[in-house]
Amino acid sequence: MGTYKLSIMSLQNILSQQVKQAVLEVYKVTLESVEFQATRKEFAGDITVVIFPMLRFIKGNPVQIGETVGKYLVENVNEVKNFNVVKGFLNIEISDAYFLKLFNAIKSNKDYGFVKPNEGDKAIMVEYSSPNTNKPLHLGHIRNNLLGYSVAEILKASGKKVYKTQIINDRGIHICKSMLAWKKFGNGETPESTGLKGDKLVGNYYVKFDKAYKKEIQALVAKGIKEEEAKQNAPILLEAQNMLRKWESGDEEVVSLWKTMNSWVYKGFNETYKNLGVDFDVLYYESNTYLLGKEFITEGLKSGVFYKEEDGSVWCDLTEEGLDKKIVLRADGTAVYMTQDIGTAIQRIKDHPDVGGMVYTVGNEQDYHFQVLFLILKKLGFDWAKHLYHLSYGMVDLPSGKMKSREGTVVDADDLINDMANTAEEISEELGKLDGYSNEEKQQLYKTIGLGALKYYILKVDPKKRILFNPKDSIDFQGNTGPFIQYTYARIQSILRKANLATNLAQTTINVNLHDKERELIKQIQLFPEVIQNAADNHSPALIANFTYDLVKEFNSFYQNVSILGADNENEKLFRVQLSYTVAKTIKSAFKVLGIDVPERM
RNA sequence: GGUCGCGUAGCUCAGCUGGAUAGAGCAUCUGCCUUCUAAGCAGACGGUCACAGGUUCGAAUCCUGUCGCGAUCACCA
Repeated sequence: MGTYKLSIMSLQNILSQQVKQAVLEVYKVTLESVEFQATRKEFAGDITVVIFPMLRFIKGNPVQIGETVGKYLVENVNEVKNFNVVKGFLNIEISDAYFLKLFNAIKSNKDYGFVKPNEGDKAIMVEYSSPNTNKPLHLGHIRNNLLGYSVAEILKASGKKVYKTQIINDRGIHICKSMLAWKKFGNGETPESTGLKGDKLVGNYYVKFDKAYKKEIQALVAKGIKEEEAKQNAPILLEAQNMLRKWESGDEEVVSLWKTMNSWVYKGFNETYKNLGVDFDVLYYESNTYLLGKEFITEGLKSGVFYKEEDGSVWCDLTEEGLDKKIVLRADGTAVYMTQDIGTAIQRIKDHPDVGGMVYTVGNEQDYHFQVLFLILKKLGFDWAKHLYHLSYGMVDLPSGKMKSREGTVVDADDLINDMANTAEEISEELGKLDGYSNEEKQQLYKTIGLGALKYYILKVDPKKRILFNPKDSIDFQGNTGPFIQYTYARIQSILRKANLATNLAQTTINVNLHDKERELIKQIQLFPEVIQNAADNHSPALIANFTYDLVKEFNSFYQNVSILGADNENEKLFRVQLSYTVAKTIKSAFKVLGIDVPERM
């Protein structure tokens, strides 16, 4: 059972050897490996040896084998206090002394769970966000940003050097649509003149374009033109396409407007990123990269990775790999999406020679694209191509279906962040525990809690699963939620303030008879380093969230059932305070890689 | 139609590199604030793990097929 085997690493090594030794001595059989798992709660014990796999090598009754091995362990291993056998499961009880030793080591390790990168190790570049610049960020982007940011932080914590990046889709027909609508209907509006965030302003014109476009289509259809044709020939669309051509040829007026409107958008985006608490180390702009890749197409043609059709278009035949043929250059010699992505990938490695792999945080609608991209880069012979990973995540859908910017059916990122903070404020006011906090401190706290709820809500689910978001059912603040975990952290801080820990944190605690809840807590905390590595390997913040929730649940049970400051003696009290401190430290570290802050009070 | 992903309690999700009686939260119901923060704790209720086969000592987990949902299969990005 359980995601993580209870692997008190050194202990598991010892037990593994001793179990093998026992089997060798008694049954004259050499085992290759021993299977461990965490002991289920309803049985006594801390770690369990599964006997069944041994039956392949030892003829006998699993219960008897368990008894024999158990006895041997109690006699030969200091750390083993007791054992019991249920069916084919040998449950082993570990001595308190061992857990205390373990605890003291964890307690004094400031960066517990985090690994420092080795000099000379290859770095990983993590791409996320990568928005179009014609509209504001919405809930879909939030999932992307939170996932990308968190995976980057998890990789860092696991010992990798990481660059966070994005490719900003700042050119193309979409931004021309906003530009054209602004020119036609904008009357010179600016973010300053309207008081609107720049990305919102530009987004409004994208919607206005779409409305005008649809009206024109209707008018054409009314004149008897087929809808297909009307869609292609609506004057405003032709005008936008013309604008794109002008942009590509460097038309001064168009380029200038493009720069202006994009700069509005960037200002707005940066505000949203700041509110979300995400950041980037390197930025790439599509306007700088969309022509890259062509020269590699030429090289690929020479080496036979690509071939040319009669009309001059260039293709990659991936049928042998079970995929289709993919175009990499149009007949007129212009670049497609794939061309650009090939070029950008290569450029990134050129710019950052220490990078040995990349993670692309992009929705699962592009699964096929990335499968093809990675395959082509491999065929082109880049050795880093085998370390490319598409962090594919499910769409965030509404009960009404897909979010569509043009139709205004999106959950706006800024609005949602504000709503969450407002909800946090309402709840906090009601509970009234913030006496002595200044208004500013309160506002900061509401933001922390609101964002905590939002981020945890998104990150706790497996990335590849799609999320159905119902704006009417607001995100919870109770149960398996961010605020629940933050609350536990704040509770511990309250205890630490009262306990005056600073003076005796360093003191080593020994000679404590562990309460069951205390032992369970140490067992859970000791999983953290392994969870970080596992989350990094699987690119899954959800694993961190689940671990943290389990830890917090365990702590709350301890807190409610065992008096910490009212312990029977000073030694016990000191241990419980130190244990609480260590739990808080672990919560904070876990939430740090999720990008969630923890409050001192709430 | 081909390919990929998903399908676990009324709802939202864990568990999926095979192991004990499938776990949480929300909702519903019962207790617990004169004692460290009740955004909490203790408990009750709730399941043919989509369905059908197979692999084996053992399958929610692996394999095959069926059904349902989603995505994708552009000289769009």
